[in-house]
Amino acid sequence: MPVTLKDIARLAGVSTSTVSRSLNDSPLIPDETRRVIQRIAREQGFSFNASARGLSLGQTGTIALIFPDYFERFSINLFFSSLQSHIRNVLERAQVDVLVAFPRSRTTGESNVQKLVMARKIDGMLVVNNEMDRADQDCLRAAGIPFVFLHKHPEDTLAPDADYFCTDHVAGGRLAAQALLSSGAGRVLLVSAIGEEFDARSEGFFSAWAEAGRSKTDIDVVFGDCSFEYGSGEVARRVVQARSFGSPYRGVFCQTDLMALGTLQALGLAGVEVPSEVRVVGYDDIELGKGFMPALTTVRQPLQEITELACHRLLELLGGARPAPEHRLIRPELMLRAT
Amino acid sequence: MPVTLKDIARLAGVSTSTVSRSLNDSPLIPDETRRVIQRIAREQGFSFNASARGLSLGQTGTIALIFPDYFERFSINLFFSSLQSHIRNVLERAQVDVLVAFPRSRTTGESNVQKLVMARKIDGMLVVNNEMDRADQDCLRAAGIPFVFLHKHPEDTLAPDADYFCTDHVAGGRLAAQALLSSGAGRVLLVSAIGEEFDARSEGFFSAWAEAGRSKTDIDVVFGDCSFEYGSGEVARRVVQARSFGSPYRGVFCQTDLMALGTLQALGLAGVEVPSEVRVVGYDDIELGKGFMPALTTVRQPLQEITELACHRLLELLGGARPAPEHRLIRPELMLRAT
DNA sequence: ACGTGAAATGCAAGCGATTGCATAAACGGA
DNA sequence: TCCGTTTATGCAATCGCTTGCATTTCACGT
Repeated sequence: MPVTLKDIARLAGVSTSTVSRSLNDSPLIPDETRRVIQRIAREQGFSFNASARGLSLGQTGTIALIFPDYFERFSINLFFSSLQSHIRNVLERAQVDVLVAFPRSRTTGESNVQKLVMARKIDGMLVVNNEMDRADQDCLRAAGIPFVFLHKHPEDTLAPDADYFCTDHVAGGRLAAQALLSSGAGRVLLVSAIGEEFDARSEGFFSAWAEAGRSKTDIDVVFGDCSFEYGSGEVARRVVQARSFGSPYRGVFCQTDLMALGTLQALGLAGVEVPSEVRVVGYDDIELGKGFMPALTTVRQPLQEITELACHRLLELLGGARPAPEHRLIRPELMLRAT
Repeated sequence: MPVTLKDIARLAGVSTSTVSRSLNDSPLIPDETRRVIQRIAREQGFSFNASARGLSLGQTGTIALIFPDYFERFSINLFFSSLQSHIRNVLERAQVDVLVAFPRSRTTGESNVQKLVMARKIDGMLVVNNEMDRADQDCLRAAGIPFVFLHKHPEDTLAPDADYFCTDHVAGGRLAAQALLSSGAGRVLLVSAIGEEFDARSEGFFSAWAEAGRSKTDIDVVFGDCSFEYGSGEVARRVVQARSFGSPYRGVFCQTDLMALGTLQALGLAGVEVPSEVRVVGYDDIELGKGFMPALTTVRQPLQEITELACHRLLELLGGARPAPEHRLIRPELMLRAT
């Protein structure tokens, strides 16, 4: 039988109001009483019943973490699990529990967002690398449930009044360009992918390139699928072919580490020297890149910073603050390693 | 303002009891009434308030997913995120939400398990690759909250009366041995790691080896840290050295794919031919292994099966069933690829 | 000694559902 | 026509906690 407020009240010979106030550190209760009651509660192993408290208070102490539908796609995977760890680390300190959910049901297609909101199962929402349709957003707003986008480029059309915390991908693209520019003249291959964040990286790359006085015609662009295989297959093939046709690439910027690592491996086996013949720069800074041979030069996404900012903002909002919405782009860092 | 039972009742001109019964498909309500009320509820966008329902029913429609503390260690990472996806897929169908938590607070060291249980925030618990101390288990049992271990070898001493669903690592070790045995005579290197599951794999390997009439003296054992680097460093070095000293290994069984891939890469660069000179077998079947060059032969952990079994068992328990506890070992599968 | 304000505590009404029990309506049989 | 069932519905208590307001107690100033 779980211990309730009433039990503690009986044991302490006071009313449940007093117990409630004591355990909630209300200033109405004198210290002495509070101490006694807290001791009794501790001895009895009392915990608040979350449902009861939720019902009474209108909040649950839980937030939802919405991951993209393609969460389990490997390339994104290795990325999001560390994101999740960071998030839980921050929120745990604030005593907030984390519910994970897909944006919509895999089977019925119903919106999980709306379901959670309508059931008042959560107080807030952290949306990772995902958009949210109008209906979902309206639902959240109508219910007054705060939400923060994280690791998602703000698209002004969709939710200009929401908070966004994202890597500054334009800056990231510039960093990659700088890494390649330093290796001197020559053509480079830019391996992008589908998505606004990739466009932003390309944009940064192009502009830094132009600012260095280099011609855009030196840049070839292809669009990959973010996989290791695309790197070891298509990308490496192009590099090798270009070399044998006498117009070698001096650098490759793969917009995900996985593609970069694939490229690296295939080039290694094909006998193409990295970085002396061609430099390779990745993006993300996944763990694996450090241990790879040669160690991958890459643009580190400031995951920890992003999650901390997003979580703190969400906590602020949960606390009732209504600050002006923020579209914060956090500068990534160039991890200059062997390639 | 959220819509409540009372609102629907007023609109329909009936009592809240009738509405509650209608929406819960009670047989007490005639079909016609039920339909009308359900329609109204739908029109009004009604949802049950989870807290109220939880308080009244004594259950929350949420389970906790407990991941190990070392969750974010990369080697485990790529593994657990797909686990999580599978779990959510299964539970979503049963309308059960998933709360993720570390077994204990990173900062205070308090048991999150106990906290969740005492607060009655969850109805059940799925424990991934983790032990649970006596106190936690006692707490769960006292509260009558069912829990299932998954992807964890049952240790009879700890919770013989709990359910376990785990890869049959002994069988996995045997599969690896078979893959290596087929390449004929010669010494092999067994790269293990710390943990009972690794011991089980070794055990299986040894016994299959012996059954094939081969001598145990052909097997060298080392203990790695499951990382790519350990493979590309220590393991590859040993293989190359052994070769140059005239007693080459004919096979390597790395008990995690990451170590195997590291090994593969370093051997590739060192010019050791795989599989003609030496075979390499991994364990886990991570996505990356398929795309690697050459594609890694490995033992696939039946993650999907494991999670489905565990989830279904938990759902059963949540439903009130009290079947005999099960220690189920699921047979892994040999993924015979290039190495 | 008494009125007054502050401090401590309790009462009881919610919060939004569920559900045992009571009641009302409808129906069928004699 | 009347009674006993069956069927449909409602009343009100309950789940555990919070909190506005009322009440009690006490110290203090006059």
